[in-house]
This record gives sequence, structure tokens and C-alpha cells, in this order.
Amino acid sequence: MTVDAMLIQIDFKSGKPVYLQVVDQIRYAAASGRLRSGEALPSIRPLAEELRVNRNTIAKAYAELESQGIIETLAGKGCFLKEGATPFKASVREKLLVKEIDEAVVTAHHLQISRKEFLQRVEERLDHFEARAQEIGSKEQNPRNPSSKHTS
Amino acid sequence: MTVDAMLIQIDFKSGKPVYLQVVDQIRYAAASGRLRSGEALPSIRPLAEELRVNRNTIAKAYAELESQGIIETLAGKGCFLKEGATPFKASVREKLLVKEIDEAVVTAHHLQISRKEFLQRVEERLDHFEARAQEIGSKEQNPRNPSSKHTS
DNA sequence: ATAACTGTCCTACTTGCCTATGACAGTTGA
DNA sequence: TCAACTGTCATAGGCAAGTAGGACAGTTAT
Repeated sequence: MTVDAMLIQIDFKSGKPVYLQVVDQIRYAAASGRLRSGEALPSIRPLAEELRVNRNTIAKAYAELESQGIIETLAGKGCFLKEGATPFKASVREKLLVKEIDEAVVTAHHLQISRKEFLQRVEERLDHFEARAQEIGSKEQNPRNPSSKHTS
Repeated sequence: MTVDAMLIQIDFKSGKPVYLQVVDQIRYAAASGRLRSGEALPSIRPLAEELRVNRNTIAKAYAELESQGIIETLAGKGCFLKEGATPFKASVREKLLVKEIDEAVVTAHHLQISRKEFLQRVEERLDHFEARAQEIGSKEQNPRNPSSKHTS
């Protein structure tokens, strides 16, 4: 079992498509700092083998992540966590953000969560992600050269 | 065109399942106060006719809303916005809430939204929903008897 | 040049989702 | 009781989603 295998855990009984489980877990890992900007992701075939799924399932997940502007894939070289700004313009970013926030707000309403408790929870989760990013950031510094990616 | 028809707008070109569009719009309407607690929802057949979809498509949406604890359906009488507490226990509510918040936080991270801007947006959206609820609540008071529902 | 990597495309199978129709059952008021 | 409502269930068709296998193309080091 490699260190890459620990990054992703598939639940075959969940009913949730495998490729979406991969997408979500990589999104989460990146936001919590477990994956660093510019870092190489596990390559498609080995990861597929470890998770016991088809290569195309992983390829589909990576394609989705690329369309979301989260990773960048160079044919023949590999896939890397994108460094630099999102490819989306301000109006699109705003729409995506408000949509996510509204879903959380509406859910909170139906769960009868008060405004105060909701805001506390939001701060708590922001802390959670920032704490993990901090922790990992200070543990190992410069493990690899981020610019070694573009050698061609 | 009835007042019920204005409550829901279906976009047949969106690719999003019709029944999910209905679910989301009713969730949203309830959270913004456009639908009041205990109020009767449009009944299945008339609504299906107005939206030009099958009855079972609406029935499926209502079934989903009931499973989410948002409406309550009495066979032979109709469907009503649920009054009273959610049927979910604290641990489930917490899981559902944190899941929604995390999705928003992760999305914000990848859109490179700062913590400050994110919190501002959250407050803004909370205001948005509360403002609508306030507005509607003061406009018309007691338009119908909420307890007239349980006559049997 | 060759071998061993990398990701990509084309094609195909299967399963489940979405939608639709018909028949059925509870409620209400004339 | 009867008619006109209400929601429900069983069944089925169509089609897209998810997954998979084979062949292909770019990269790198030997």
C-alpha cells in the first residue's frame, strides 16, 4: 500500500459513482492542504489498480477536476495540482459561490439551525481547513521543486 | 395561469431532472418565507398539468421532500409544509449541516475566495433569506386557519 | 531505438434513473 | 351514495450515466 493509496478511499457500497468520490476527495485534500499547489497527483493507471477500478474511471475524475480548474494535466507527463489563479471570471465565481452558500443556508433553515449557530459552524469549518493547511505547511518544506514540472 | 404556477418554473433545456428542479424550488421557497408553515402545496395533478409533466414526476418530487422532512403528505387530503421540528436527531442534523458547509468552504477555497469575503457573502445570503421572510410575513396575516388541516 | 512510462480516444455493455400510463385507495361535499 | 377530488402503487419504455477494454499518442531515460 503506497502513500497515494491512503489519499483516497472508495466505498463501493455507497451508491455514489466512484469517479465522483475521487473528485470530492481530491477537492477536499487540496482545500485542507494535504495536497500542495503544483504537486503531482498519483498517475492514472497505478491509482486505478490500487483502487481496483478501471483506468477510465480515474481519467474521468481527473477530467472533471480539470474542467473545474483544480488540476492541470499534461499528456505524457502527468497530472498536477494547478498553481495560480482560477480560470473563471468574477461573475462565474460569484454564481458558483452563491449557489453553494445558498444550499447550505437553505439546508440550515430546514434543519432549524439558528443564524448564530450557523455562523459559528461556518467559522469552525473554516478553522478546520486552515488548521490542517497550516500544520502540513510547517511540517515539510520544499520537498520538491515545483517548477521541475515544465522541463520541455 | 394560477398563482401556484408562478411558484415553480421548469427549464426543460437545463438537463437537470424535472423532479429535482421542483424539490429545489420548494426548498428555496420555504426557506425564503414564500411558503408558510402548514400551508397547502399545489396538489399533484393540477401542478403537473400546468408544468406539462407527468403526475408521477411531481409525486416523486413530493416524496423526496417528505423524506427530507420538509413537507407532510396526507393521502386523500393533500400535501402541506411541515410544521414543527425536523424529524432528524441532533447527530444527523450535524452531519447534514457540516457536509453542506464543507462543500461551500471547499468551493470557496478553489475559487480563491478569502475567509473575509466568504464570511461577508454568508452574512449577505442569510440577510437575503431573512429579508424575504420578513417582508412576506408582514404583508398578509392569517390568510387561512393552519389547524383546519386535521379535520378527520 | 527501444522500453516503460504518461494521458487520450473510440467503442460498447449494463445498469439505474427519469419519465409516463393505468389502475387503485382514501377524503370530502352534494 | 355518488362524483370529484386527493395521493399511491405497479409496470414499462427510453436513454443517459457509469464503467470497462483495446488501441493510440506524447514523454523520458536507457
